[in-house]
Amino acid sequence: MAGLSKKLVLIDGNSIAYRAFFALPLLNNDKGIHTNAIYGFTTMLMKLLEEEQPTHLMVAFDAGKTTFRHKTFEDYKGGRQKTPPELSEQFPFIRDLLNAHNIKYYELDQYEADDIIGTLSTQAEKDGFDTVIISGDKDLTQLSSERIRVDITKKGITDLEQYTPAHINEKYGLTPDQIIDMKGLMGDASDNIPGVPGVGEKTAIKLLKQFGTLENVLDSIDEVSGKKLKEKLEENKQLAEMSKKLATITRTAPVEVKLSELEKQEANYDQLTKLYKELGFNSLLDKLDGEEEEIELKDIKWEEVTDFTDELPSHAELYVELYDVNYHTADILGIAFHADQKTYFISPEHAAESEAFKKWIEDDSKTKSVYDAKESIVAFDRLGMKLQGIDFDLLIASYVIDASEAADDFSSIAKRHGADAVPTDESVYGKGAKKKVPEKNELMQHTARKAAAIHAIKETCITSLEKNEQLELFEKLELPLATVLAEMERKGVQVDIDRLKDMGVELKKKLEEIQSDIYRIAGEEFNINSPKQLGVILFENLKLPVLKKTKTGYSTSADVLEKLKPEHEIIDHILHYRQLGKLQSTYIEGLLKVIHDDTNKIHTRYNQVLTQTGRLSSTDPNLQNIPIRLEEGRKIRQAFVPSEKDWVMFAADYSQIELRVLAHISDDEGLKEAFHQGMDVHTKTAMDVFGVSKEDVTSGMRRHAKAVNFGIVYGISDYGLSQSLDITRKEAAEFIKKYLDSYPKVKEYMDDIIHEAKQKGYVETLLHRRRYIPEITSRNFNLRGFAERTAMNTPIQGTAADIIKKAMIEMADRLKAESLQTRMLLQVHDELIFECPKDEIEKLEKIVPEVMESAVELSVPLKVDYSYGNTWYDAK
DNA sequence: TACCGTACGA
DNA sequence: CTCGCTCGTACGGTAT
Repeated sequence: MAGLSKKLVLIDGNSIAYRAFFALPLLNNDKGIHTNAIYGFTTMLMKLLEEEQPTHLMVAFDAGKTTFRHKTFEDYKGGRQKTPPELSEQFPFIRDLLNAHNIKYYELDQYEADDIIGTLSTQAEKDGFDTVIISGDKDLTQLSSERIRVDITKKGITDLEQYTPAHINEKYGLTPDQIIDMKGLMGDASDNIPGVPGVGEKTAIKLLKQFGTLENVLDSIDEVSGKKLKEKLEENKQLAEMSKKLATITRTAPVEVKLSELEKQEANYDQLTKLYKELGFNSLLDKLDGEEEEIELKDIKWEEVTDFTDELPSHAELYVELYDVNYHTADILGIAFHADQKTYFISPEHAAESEAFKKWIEDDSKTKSVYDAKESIVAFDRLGMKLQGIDFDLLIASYVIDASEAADDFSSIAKRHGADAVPTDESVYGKGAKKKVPEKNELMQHTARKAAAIHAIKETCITSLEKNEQLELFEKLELPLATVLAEMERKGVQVDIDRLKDMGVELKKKLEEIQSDIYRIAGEEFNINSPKQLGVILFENLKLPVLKKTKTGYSTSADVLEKLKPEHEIIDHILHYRQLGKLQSTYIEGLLKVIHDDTNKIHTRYNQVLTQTGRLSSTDPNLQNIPIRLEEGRKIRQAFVPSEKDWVMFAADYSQIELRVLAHISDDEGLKEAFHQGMDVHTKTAMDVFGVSKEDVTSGMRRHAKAVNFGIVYGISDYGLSQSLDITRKEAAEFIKKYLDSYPKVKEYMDDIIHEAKQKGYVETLLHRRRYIPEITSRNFNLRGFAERTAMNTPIQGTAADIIKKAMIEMADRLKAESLQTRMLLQVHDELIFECPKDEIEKLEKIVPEVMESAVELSVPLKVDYSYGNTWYDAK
């Protein structure tokens, strides 16, 4: 646009990354990637965007090792330290960062970033731009002119010194052009440019003030004062000329980028958010949220209805707005639905009073598209309506399409699929102590927007699902499962409060005893729950050997303490204290907190859209990690009881489902044989790996075999196995090799799946659940290793998850079809827990294994074990 | 309020 | 020679 000033910023990418790397401490994120250069680069970028407000922007990188300068001087940049691996691993992320910002970057074979910058800034000057160059390398100051400013990092990365021709004159008494002559005379140690020996900055400047250019100096050596200096100049004429040539930045590099292509674009906030999360840049994430809120949102049209005289639509997008994430207890604020290009709002009170509305909600021929079917079903159930006819769920669709995109709120999901007009809940309600319901118009507006957004996005999602062959997974598995889960959650599981409280009292007594024992042995009182204080007692006062350290100090984890047991009598007491403390705080006090007073029931929430493998997770409380391994903890299960008199708890679990899935996927004869013959798979593995007969398998051999089996499922590494069996890495590696030799097709599977992940970028489960694994091509050892294990594990764990989900849907149908009173209550990854009247036990013993075992057909049989009893504890 | 270390489950 | 086996949730302590 003519008349408006254009401002170009050019960044010397390598130089800034180096500066950031050395200026900041070596930060780590949770995946073990170093992030200090990325972080520094980002903060520099943010500051720059804010302060300079560029209209055009580009980052230049150095290409490869050799440049045209090496033809002039082989040793150019010789003697330089190799780039530390901790830095080079960060470069790909810096490029990701620039991509997310929609900032162009460029590198050119045989040229350095300097030359790209020199060429572009010269062009820009002709085209009427103002240009700012950012670098850590003072060489660049030679480019300075009336319209080109060169900013050089001073200390740190955001403290810049601005080099204009005036500043250069003030500082050196030279013009920008003379900077090259200066380098020619004095050289540059960091680039290994020789210069004239014995000539430093002072002498160079003096000479240039007198003669103007290097050439003039060399032509007029006679006039130079000082005998020694004359000699040096005379002897090193050629060296000086070559040095000048090396230091000269070319302004005519064959750069193919046009300035018009460098126009500053809006950042891709979704990508940025994802990247910042991955890197653990939480402070920057907060800033991002701030920026996003500034986007103006168009008001949408909606009207409030209080009663229904007109007929309700045959299809609508429906949304229920709640005040809290826990939909079992949250206030229901309002309901919106979108139909025939209009959006309506209805208050929960009016909804509950309207017979017509209730009829419509419950009519399964009137289809509804929702966001979070499970939440909606529960909310309507609380209003006394049975929501039916759900044909689409935005949250679940989004999860099925890509589970890695964090499903935190409606706004971000809508935006990801192209509907950017929904503000975040946080911006409408506020957060923390300031959270409150907004005035009614704003509330109605917000609720209506969501219903309208579902409508806007639905088709795109369906198209994606179809394209990925996931429509069946979505419609036939996840969507019906939401209803099943809603029923399970809503029913809840009964808890024997008195039993729990009694256990609490007993635990408290024991804890006090152990505590005083520990204080007595330690000779002082301290907080046993504080790893820091405990560390001081164990490793400083008692001088126990330090076997492992954490980021913050000594490790006092169970596996460390286990090894310290023989060293001191206090260890046993601490382990016991930890064990009981965990029971008390998490399982006694924690569970008591979430029991609903009126019913004595617990209503967990299953998160259906969280795990990357397709499993469910459970919160508030987590009922998928109730103790079982140790008897003392297992007793907690005695508090989980049937909710009706004379009923029992009935539990059924898949036996070795993951190994069976592995046997199926890999099609390994040896492994399949174990299951076809109904053998104990770990014993069979021990026989195959150690080459012994069944009778000769010792318990030690079986234990090792079992650990290898688990390891294989998890995506094994010799280190991991060595840890779990407490053997050396070498021994572990030998086990793994023996295992893979015994089951060659398992090895083939492991190799193939990694290859496939590299090819396609994702892996799949039996029912087409996908997990994208971009890190599989990473040059970073850590990331790639992690990705490879993910590729191996996800199809196994995910297929097992698919299977039990399918079984749950069929189980719910079957119970209904047979008009049984039995209720499915809980799912714990490979087991289902029911409560049932005693006279239905016999039927369940037949139906449950039948349904679960036939959920899918694999090349090995599925096997289900079951039992029942008066409490969950007794159903073992 | 957010993170860390620890510990529970499959 | 890196540095480490899958997926989760919840607690108390501690730093901010």
